[in-house]
Amino acid sequence: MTENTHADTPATAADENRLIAERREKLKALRAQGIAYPNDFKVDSFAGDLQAAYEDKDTWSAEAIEAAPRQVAVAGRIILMRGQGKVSFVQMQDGTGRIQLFIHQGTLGEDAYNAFKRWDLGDIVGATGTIMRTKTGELSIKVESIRLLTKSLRGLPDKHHGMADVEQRYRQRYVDLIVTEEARRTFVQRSKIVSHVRRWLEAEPRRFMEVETPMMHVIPGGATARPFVTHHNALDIPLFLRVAPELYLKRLTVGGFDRVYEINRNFRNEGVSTRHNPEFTMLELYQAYATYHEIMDLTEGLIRSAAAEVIGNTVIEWDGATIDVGPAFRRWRMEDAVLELNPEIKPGELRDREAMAAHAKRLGIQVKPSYGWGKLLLEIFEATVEHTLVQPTFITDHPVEVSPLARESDTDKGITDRFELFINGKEIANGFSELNDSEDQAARFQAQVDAKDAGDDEAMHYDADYIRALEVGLPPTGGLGVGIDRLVMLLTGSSSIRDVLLFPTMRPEA
RNA sequence: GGGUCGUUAGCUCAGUCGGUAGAGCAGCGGACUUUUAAUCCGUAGGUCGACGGUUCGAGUCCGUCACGACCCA
Repeated sequence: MTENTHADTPATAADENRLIAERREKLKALRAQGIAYPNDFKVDSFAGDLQAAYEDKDTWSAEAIEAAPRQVAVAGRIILMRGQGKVSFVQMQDGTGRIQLFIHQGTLGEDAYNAFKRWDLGDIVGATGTIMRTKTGELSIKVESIRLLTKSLRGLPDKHHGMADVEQRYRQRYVDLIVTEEARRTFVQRSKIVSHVRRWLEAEPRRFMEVETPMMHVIPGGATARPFVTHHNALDIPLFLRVAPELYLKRLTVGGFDRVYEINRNFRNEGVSTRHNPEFTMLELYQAYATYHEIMDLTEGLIRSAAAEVIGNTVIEWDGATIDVGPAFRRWRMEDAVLELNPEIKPGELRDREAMAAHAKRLGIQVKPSYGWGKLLLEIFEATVEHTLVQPTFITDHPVEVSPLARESDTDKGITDRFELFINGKEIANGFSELNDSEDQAARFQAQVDAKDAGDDEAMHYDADYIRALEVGLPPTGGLGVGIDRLVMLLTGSSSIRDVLLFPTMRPEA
């Protein structure tokens, strides 16, 4: 057998080990034969398609398959090998699924079979042969030729325990996707959900148009959140990664694109948790001549159709709760919800700043002098109501104080035409009738600037160009924001946002 | 930011009362012509996250730090 010559094996990584060194020796031998990284293998079939085509074992018995011979060329990664002397079984995985390769020395020839025997788990191979069914009924490819297309230098994780360390699963997602079927399925689902959302929004009668607006803002706006800052060298100005696309999308509605949406990343300079990632994906849409009631209808329809068409069921298990997005979502005014779950608060106290401050203190909420009754109402809502909202619930009619971009109610001053959707205690969506009164918006911006001056570093900036756009005229418009990551969490039953982000933000490796 | 838990072979994990580091898988050598986590025989593989302390002696006890998970703010 081959002699080990470790002395001239280059170490390329700190975690280089003996197993890698052994594989490097095999790669060296392949290089010497001039067949290390071939690039001319042509694939004509895929594992998942073949499994589906021959799924019916009665129609496609071993004899029936033999009577209708089919020649295929497949390629993928070796994830399991069972050698048995002069015959071997290989589980090969491609982008669509897995299929067994039946490798017989007599069919392949002795030299080719011996070469194959030196390959490792994780190697990527290309094989040609005919479809067959083995004695035990497993669909297989009787291999006539097989080539090593890419040598894998690193072993795969334990074949039955997989990758248990979640940190490694996030850091080395490329390995996680090879060995964790559930992870692969979640990201396939995510792709289908996003694709469905686009098709559904663009279909009749909705006819939304997808647009792309700046990710780098001169003035960060559209949400109360701390931004990331960067610097543009040529212009010598600071630029802010966007916290929301809202103000640009509404500029487009001013411009006459009166049904627009954008699905893209937002960036907020905040902590990392099972519900938060510094960059996250948001759907925002704006529909002229719609009110927040119609936007609630649209939100419901969007989520219901995504569940039905992508998951195939409107009933979803999520973190121990059984959630049904099939029936109409409850719509509950924020003040009513707070009153119902806080019997100590009397209706007359809701808009009394001092009474609400006393209730907030009783609940252990830190009350800042700048808080008005609106902010206190929101704080009490978050402390006492939010976590109880398991089935889909629209909380509506938020205070003006905490809704700087939403239209004030015509009938109830101090309250906006706004809603937030909660499912299983998590905020999934936020929408409102847009504030299109430029003078009101100017006053709201000024209030935010005053709050910022008073030390609130999440408060908004004054965006004079946005006011100019409103002065040109924003039609009456309804808007919506949906956290796509959280929607995917719901629809895939994932309990951490990191399970639906391919590469979640992590501290750099030590 | 606070609390709890974790970090041991390439992977998954044991490690008792502080006394010379263990298993399965993967690897390597061998047997095996229909396996399904194949099986069987043999074999090699360790900076016990890092640093410091206690001790005759530390994977184990104490402290600090790093990274991660979960919960709370």
